[in-house]
Amino acid sequence: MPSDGPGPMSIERPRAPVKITDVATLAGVAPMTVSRVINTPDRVSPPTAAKVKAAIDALGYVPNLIAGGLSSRRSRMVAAVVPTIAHPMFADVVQTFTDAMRVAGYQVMLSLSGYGENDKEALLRTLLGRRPDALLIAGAAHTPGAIQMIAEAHIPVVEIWDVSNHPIDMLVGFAHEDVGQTVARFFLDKGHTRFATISADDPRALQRTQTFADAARSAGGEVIGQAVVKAPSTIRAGRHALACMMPDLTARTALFCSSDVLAFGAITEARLHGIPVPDLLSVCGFGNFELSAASEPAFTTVTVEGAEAGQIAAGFVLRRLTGNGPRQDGHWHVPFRIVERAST
Amino acid sequence: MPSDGPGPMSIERPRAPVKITDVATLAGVAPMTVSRVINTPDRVSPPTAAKVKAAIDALGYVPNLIAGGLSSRRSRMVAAVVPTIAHPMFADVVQTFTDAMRVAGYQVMLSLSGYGENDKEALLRTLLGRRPDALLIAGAAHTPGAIQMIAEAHIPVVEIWDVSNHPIDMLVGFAHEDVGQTVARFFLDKGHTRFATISADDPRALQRTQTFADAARSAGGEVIGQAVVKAPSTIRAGRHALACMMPDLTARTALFCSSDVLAFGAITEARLHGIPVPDLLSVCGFGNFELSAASEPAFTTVTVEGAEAGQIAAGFVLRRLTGNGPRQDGHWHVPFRIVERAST
DNA sequence: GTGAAAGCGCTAACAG
DNA sequence: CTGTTAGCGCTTTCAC
Repeated sequence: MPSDGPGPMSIERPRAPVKITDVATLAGVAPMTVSRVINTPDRVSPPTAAKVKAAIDALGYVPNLIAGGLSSRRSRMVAAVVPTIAHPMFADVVQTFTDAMRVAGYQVMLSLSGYGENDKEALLRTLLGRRPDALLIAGAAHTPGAIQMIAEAHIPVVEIWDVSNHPIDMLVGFAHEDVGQTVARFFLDKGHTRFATISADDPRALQRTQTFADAARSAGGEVIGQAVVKAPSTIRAGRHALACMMPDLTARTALFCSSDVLAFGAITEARLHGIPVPDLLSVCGFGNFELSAASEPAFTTVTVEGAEAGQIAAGFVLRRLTGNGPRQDGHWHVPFRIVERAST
Repeated sequence: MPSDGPGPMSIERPRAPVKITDVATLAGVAPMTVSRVINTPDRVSPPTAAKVKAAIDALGYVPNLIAGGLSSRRSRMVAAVVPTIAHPMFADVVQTFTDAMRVAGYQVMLSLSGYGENDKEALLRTLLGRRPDALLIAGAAHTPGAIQMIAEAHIPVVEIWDVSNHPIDMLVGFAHEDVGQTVARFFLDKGHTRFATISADDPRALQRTQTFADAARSAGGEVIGQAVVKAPSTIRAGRHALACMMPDLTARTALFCSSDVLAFGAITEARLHGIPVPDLLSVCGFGNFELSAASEPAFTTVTVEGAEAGQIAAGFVLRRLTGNGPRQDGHWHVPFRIVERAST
């Protein structure tokens, strides 16, 4: 029976969290042995381990990872920063990344930065203050201050979502320009000559739609309208943007939206006004949200393998963390492709 | 000029993270003074503070919150566990809660538990191992082991989403039964006599739809079908469920879906098959997702004030954390109401 | 207003 | 395989 509570007047049950020494005392071993049972069970004899495990259960011991982290200088935690998890690609990346890291014994600390870059530096400071073993961060446009802070943390960093020319460290993303060009090519091959875009005002979305418009123009196409709405994208914004474009919808037009949410709004509005899709208006979205596949009509979109990206990112991080493999480049272009449906 | 790097061969720039003693040395003060400048600036004379701040900036010092937490026994971090953030109510709660806590100097560590209760205990263990100062957790159905672990952490706990009869500590939620009854009442008042439900198979969703059906029956109504689909809800599942119900849709029917996503699917399928909404089929969803307001036709739904819930939860936690106010009950019923639109 | 000493709970490193 | 010693980087406590 454990003599619980070293406190001066330990009459009640121990309210202080039980610590490793309590477990050690109860099990009749040294604290270090308890630590080994938890972290490196192979290095403890089965009988000893059994005793210790019994003590752990009896006391309901929850190891203080804070103390362990301070001592070992490894927090067994990685920080992840994404603007939103509402976007399926981010959701997939984060989910897959989290799962893969968990299997390897790491916990992911998720932070949503939103689309404003205002206090991202402050966020990073608190995050890095907890000494994560690695950092997963979306977007490649960081302030100089942020970049310096990250660099000085001396931890593996994976930037996702964007392909940057000056990655801080490792990179898992795709070139948003390529998306625009690919979609333009797709429409051009179908004989389209009139084009339009609806885009959120975040840099990546703009890049996708801008490159689309440029590619369409250089192929001799006409761009009849480019609506820009405030991020985050909403159905409503898509509807409104299409409503504004309506007067120009006098001939067969190919519309590229920076998000499936906008595309759905556009299609909804078109249907309401009797604009035939895809005959008069062909629509391609981006993201392959469930909406694109399950709404009626289902619409064409660009799908990005978020799950694969998360897997790759976790692999990069773990390789660095466990020191296996050479410190290779750690760059990966996430595949994307057009999923053709009834709207084109 | 700082003599950086206490290492044996400090020829390169200091790769080791700068620590409080480095700052103290550069500023010509004791480490304790640096600590005060960071945590309790009022207790330091302005000139000293200025010197220290300069040193902090010069070295790019990022305080080690791990060490600070170990020492002070306060991590300045609270853990939040929700099944998903895909649901707008959870998203709102988390967002508002996070913002409110941030203002008070706390960081929120977000974990997604998913809908499976399989490894929630393991998740809790790692979470609590980091010694959060408080815990926000969705759902009130916890395993005994989980409840014990949480209780032994001796930290403020807020359960959200559910109203439980045996709250661990504080509670911000609503009775899902009430929702079902309210929606039933709403339909009954409109003269409906035939009812149906489509529900995800998570306990709360089932509770909402089940109570709806019960209330409808006890008022003399007929329940012609109750579809249950696997969580998480999808548009597709809603469509499929409605398709299966179609043979029974021979007379005016009121359908309650456990999620707007399902409701949207049902309405989409109905439209496809020429079933007039709301004339033959009246539909009410749950959640007030943007989809419900911006799709065409917009549909009636139940809205829950997630943002308010997050605010209240943060208030509860902070009151406990800062010791202000009495250790009062800390229970709050989140308001919900029906938003009537074109589908009913 | 500032500093010195002690220690938070754990693990690295070394002994045995 | 197990134990001992020292210390992670910070804050508490107490002294000045």
